[in-house]
Amino acid sequence: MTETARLLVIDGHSMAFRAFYALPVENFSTSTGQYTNAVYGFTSMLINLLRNEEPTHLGVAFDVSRRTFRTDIYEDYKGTRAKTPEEFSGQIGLIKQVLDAMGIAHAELEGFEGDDIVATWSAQADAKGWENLIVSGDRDSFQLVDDNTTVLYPKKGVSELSRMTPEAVEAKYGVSPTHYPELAALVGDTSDNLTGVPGVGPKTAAKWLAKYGDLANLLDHADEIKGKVGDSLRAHLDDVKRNRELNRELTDLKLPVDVEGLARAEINREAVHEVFDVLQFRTLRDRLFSVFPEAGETKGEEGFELEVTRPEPGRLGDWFAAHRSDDPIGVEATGHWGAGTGDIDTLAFATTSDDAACVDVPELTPDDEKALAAWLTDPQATKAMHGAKGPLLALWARQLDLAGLDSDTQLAAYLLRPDQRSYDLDDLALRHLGRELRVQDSEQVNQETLDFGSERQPAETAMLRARAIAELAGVLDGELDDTSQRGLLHSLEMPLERVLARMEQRGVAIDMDVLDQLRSEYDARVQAAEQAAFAAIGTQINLGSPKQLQAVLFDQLDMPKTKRTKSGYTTDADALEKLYQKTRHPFLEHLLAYRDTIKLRQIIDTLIKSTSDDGRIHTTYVQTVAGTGRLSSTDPNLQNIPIRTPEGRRIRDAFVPGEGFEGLMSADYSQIEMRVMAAASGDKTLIHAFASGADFHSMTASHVFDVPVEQVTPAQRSSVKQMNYGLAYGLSAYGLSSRLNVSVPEARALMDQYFQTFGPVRDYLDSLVEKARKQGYTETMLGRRRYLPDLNSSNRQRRQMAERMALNAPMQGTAADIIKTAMLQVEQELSASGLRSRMLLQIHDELVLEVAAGERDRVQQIVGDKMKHAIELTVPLDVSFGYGRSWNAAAH
DNA sequence: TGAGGCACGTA
DNA sequence: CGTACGTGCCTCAC
Repeated sequence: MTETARLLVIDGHSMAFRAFYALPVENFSTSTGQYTNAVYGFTSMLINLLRNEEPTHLGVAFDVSRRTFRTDIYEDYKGTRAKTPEEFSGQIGLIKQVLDAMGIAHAELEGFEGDDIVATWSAQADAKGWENLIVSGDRDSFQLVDDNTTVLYPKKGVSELSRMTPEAVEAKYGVSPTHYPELAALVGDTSDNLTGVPGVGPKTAAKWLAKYGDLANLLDHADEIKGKVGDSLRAHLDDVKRNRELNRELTDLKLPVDVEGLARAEINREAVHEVFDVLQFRTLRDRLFSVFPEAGETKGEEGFELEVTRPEPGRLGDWFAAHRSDDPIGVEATGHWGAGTGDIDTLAFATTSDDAACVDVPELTPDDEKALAAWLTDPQATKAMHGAKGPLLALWARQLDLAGLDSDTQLAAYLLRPDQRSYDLDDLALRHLGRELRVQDSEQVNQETLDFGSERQPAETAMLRARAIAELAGVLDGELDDTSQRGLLHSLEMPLERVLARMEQRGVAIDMDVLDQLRSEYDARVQAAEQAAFAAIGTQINLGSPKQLQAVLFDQLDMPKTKRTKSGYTTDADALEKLYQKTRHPFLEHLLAYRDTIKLRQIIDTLIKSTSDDGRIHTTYVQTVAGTGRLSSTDPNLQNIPIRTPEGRRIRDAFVPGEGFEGLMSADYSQIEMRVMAAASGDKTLIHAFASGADFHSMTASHVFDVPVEQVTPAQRSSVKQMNYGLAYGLSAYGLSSRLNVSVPEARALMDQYFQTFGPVRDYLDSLVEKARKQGYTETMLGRRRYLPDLNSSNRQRRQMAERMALNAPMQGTAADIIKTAMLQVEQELSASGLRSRMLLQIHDELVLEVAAGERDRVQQIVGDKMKHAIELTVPLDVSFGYGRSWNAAAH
């Protein structure tokens, strides 16, 4: 090595603490309740240091416990330190995880403090003549400063650091770094509970040291010092000596890793993703990878060696013929898709034995197009894709179809880890194949055969991806086998993918006149409500700004404070309603009206914008986002169209049957999750309540309150209804009380009474959490898993969150399994029966179908049959139907 | 420009 | 201090 080594050492605890106090803890927490401000600040600082200082060697030192050799000497050492804040605990562990992922060494040693480790490493570096940077928020580290050693000391927060060189120390304290600890011994340190010489500050101490040269000489001549401070010094000689003993940092510890071992290692990209996923750091991830671009792509891992063919015009069929095998061929499409359609630019194919080919679909000769169509629809020619729904829509738009799809690696990866943020192919290749998505050796790519002109880069990438897909398909299938989820992929999710593509392609017809009418109506109402609100407070503010609202409500109008949010006080509808009850201020009334109408207008605007030229809205269903197994709908989301209020429901008037169809049919499961719960718990009373077919909430209320069904009061029914719904969410007594507007003890009493009646339900719910804790995952009836590592978290908030998820996931997930199964059968049966009616939408427990004239009864028969018997439970599944000229009219 | 916070719609 | 989602707007930092 010709360049000088450059060591960077960080005092982990002191910097983590600085970060903790520099960033408001309430602004940094994950959705599971783990605080991350210290981790965030620390990591952010680390990234800056790596970028700015470019160390060749890097280590972080931590404390182990409060007890050290210093407390043995002086038991009150650091005795005045307050207890570590609860929000801080756990963050050190997370910081270590970040360090591990980044390949940064860290060390700790029982009986010693982090600064001793720092000092030891620093001394080792000094001995080798290395350049040395120390990052510490502890001024004791100044004693280590010399010409080769600089301390970076936090100036403000953790982002601005002062460079403490010998000159800087001298300028600031009037002593050289070697004498700094002597000065500190004289002055004392309240944070370490070290009493100094009363009346002596840094100025006096520096003056003395300048005069006597060093501390030893000063103490020898203590009797020469005149005045009160002299008396004071003489009275505290022992304290000073003790201080000096304690603030001397040890430089000769036996450490598990010496400075040579601190050489920078590679960043483990996959591990960084994992840790940052848990921490929900997005910006930091990007910042990190922008500092280490190579960490995002190459280094270390193996890539792929491709044998690339660019089939001659007219010879595409030959390539397919030459590559028939039992293993599926990986297929990667480029192009664009969405809103139920799309187009394909290129298709890349690859085998697990590294043969790859790529074609520009729009440029194909008629012969090749034929060969492609034949291969794509050949069920014997098996394929694997990664997220096939979009490409499938694009193929359909070209009158091409697809058969023999053997695996979808995106769906497979989702089933294996449904809580992942994304299923990027590069990450999967790394995680499951241990390979980077790159060409292993550039000379393997034959330039002559790879003549794609400007298209070369994307084509190469596409083939690499196809290659990875081909191999991943087998690996993921194996993992699904191991977890008994193979059937879920092949018999549920993959067939469903095709059904969803059909539903997206069909779209749902929109009556634009209805939307236009509603828009102008709501526009006027929004204006009116806005003006009325302004008049009530005498100023014009932005009603959509919570910040401005808070200023008006709590400062200007001095209303009672509402529940806290991260940055102030909530102005949500509930809180405003309560404020209105208290103050009767007209502003609130108008504000609420404004909120209601602007929300509706906004939804209407979105729907208008999303309507395609064919007069229909083609949503996109996402099959891989919900941790529980549910679908989601985007662009636009058709799973949250208003229904609760009469005003909102009017939007559903705009969803109509299209040309050639007579009406919309809505079919929805009633209380499906509670039926799942009843069946799974085996609670006889509950099962009977469902089997009887009577009003479920009244029935359960009659059992809970031990009165005949006819005598159940509306209040009793309503509170038990809340209870029924809350059960599957892990409702607490506190939550129930606030929903029922009763005291917590009353709510608790109701819960007790409920569980007394439905004991097996409680046992079942408890068993769900218990089983999940033991196994590490929950399971639906079809074996769909959800992993919940937080069930064993030491953080109470996180753990309880995970417990509620464990409670809910099996029920919500089983309900999702059931309706997905039903959708497959409905689609299959409608088409087998030769009916024109078709399924358009899924809203978690509801299906919406477009029904052709004369088919209503048969459709209802089929849909009812398939939905009710998608899965056999000990409780009947009940489906209710509605039919009409609009989605609203089809309400039931 | 983009991410996070807030508010709010659905099951 | 009940689960699961997606969207639009505002705000603030870059």
